[in-house]
Amino acid sequence: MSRIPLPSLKRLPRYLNVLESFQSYGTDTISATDIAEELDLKPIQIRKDMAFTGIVGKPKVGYDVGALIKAIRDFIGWNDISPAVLIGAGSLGTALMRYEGFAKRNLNIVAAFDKDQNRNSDGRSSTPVYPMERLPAIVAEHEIEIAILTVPPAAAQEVTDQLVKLGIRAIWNFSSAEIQVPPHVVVRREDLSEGLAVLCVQLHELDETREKK
Amino acid sequence: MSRIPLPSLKRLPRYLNVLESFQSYGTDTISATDIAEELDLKPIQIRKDMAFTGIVGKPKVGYDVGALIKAIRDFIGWNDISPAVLIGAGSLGTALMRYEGFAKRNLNIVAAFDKDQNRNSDGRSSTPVYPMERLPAIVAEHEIEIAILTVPPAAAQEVTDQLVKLGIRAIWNFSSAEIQVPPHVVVRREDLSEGLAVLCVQLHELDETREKK
DNA sequence: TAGATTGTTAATCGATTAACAATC
DNA sequence: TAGATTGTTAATCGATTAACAATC
Repeated sequence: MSRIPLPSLKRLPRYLNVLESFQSYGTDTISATDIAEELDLKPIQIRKDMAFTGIVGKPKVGYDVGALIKAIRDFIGWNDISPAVLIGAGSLGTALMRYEGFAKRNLNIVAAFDKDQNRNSDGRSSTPVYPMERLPAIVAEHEIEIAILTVPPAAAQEVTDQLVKLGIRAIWNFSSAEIQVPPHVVVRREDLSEGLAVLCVQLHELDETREKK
Repeated sequence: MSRIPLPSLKRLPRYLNVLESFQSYGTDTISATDIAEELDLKPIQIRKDMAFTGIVGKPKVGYDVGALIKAIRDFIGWNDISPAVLIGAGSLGTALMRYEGFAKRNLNIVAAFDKDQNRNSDGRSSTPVYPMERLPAIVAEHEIEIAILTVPPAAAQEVTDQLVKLGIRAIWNFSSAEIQVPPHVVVRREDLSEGLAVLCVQLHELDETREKK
């Protein structure tokens, strides 16, 4: 099968939300039209996206909700537990440690690390916070491939280099810094200012269309 | 001028990061090639994007760094202060209150609100946290148009309806819930599971290309 | 059976990239 | 002046949407 387009991939978690909600109400089958209505999308787009996950529906009936959930989770890799480390136990890092949504998607933050000793575990959080020195041992012990980066921008590249050396292969970069990695490592930027820019411009465009009336 | 494509708009904040970094080193002019190198993009794409902001460069010389920063910030609306409220003072909400990046982009979180009285201001944070009852007064007093939504998914729609009634015109939705708003209100979803899905699949694709060797 | 919904093939739309003339 | 870089116009690429046959 051909590789899924990035926009399609980004929609899959939204489908999952809708499906899980339908499932909790006891609905067994769902049509592309049903999902489209919930998400303000076109049914044809949902059908196209579903095809990438390998699921097949039944004409007239629709898709089996349980099977569809399984297919999407399998496709993304959310049926297997992924252990991860988090670097930078500031306020954003701490918020992510406590985020319940990760457990639902089988992302398990095994431990967090911080240069600042004051941020080390006080037992209030369920995720332990260790000094940076313990990072290599934990990564090796749990065979961790994923790192969440919530350090200040100035420290991002240095920490990235460490992570790469330890064999980390996927970095979720929440810092605004642009980090460089070798080709066998993937990076996903999660930049808040991107979303803010879109919101600001859309708000502005709203004013303009109103003024034109 | 025609409306900017969404992908171009999302790149503007990244350009800003690069430009501010160059400016701090005292660089006066910058070429599209310079920016492209920093961000792993093609120069032609930067030139196209810049055109949308209205800036003009000088052949052979490049763009004036200061003028370009101003043009981008003007275009996004980041030269004017935008007052905002934040609803839901949980760990994510608190992290956003403390996020320094917002001040740089002139987003000013005037106050946060929470149903839970225990989360009300203890003076440790610079952003006050009030009970929901005070929301209408604060929104009116500061003529607030932007709301940041960090409540649990189950409460998202109810809070959204309140916000819309109070005249809020832009909602930055950090909850995983799909919220419905009238056409004169813009919503920007900021869904972490989207980024996680992309990261997981990219990591998986990495394995596959390696195995093919 | 008749009608609704899927999945496929083709058409459209929009963003990226290429080519190149203009110019400092 | 010569060379580098911009901005514009055209070509390519990829995603969305439309049309429709297949089918439960």
